[in-house]
Amino acid sequence: MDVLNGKWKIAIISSICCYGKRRFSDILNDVDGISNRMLSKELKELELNELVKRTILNTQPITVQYELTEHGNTLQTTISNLADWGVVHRKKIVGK
Amino acid sequence: MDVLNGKWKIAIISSICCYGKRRFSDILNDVDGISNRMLSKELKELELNELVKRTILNTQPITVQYELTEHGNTLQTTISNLADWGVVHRKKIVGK
DNA sequence: CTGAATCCAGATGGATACTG
DNA sequence: CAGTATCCATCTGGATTCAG
Repeated sequence: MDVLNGKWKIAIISSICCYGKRRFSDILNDVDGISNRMLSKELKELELNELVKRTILNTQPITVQYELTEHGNTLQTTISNLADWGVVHRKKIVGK
Repeated sequence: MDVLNGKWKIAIISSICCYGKRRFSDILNDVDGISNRMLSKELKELELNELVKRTILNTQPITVQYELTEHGNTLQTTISNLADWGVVHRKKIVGK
């Protein structure tokens, strides 16, 4: 069950969870290199997996807010572990 | 730094770490659906990242043994967390 | 602003056959 | 047994454009 496949899922989640609530274009800025096509697609998948909640705000122009669900928060620990490991790993492999 | 990309990395690591040492064809059996082509390729990547150690045994016919490196073992905790989370997740999403 | 649609190149991965 | 090579279908994801 790899819910975190796709090139950007982890970065997206990190961006959202770091700020609590985040608008579409904010995430687009946070995550370097992502296209709106991908952001849209992956957000939709995260929504399907109930990791992310989507709220439409009736502003003008319209904005959409994303935040982690409770369930999404349970991932945070695991993801940060993975991220930490990645940092150590990089040091070990690259810096030798 | 997604070292765990590819469709099978996690399953392969699980197989190896579960048994300690594992031969090529054993892993081929453990991991359901994988082809020798993929197994070979992903093992090579894991080896490059120093997660897995490869030892050629001078038996007849020749066999090759794979085991996790120390560094590979540091992943075990994180992976099993991820796996646990996956199980819970599946229950939550599928079984509602 | 949000996000869906189209187009398209390159990566991924399965089946199979072959070598040492 | 372990691994490589080839062929080929499918998937991924970037660029761009369009719509509400």
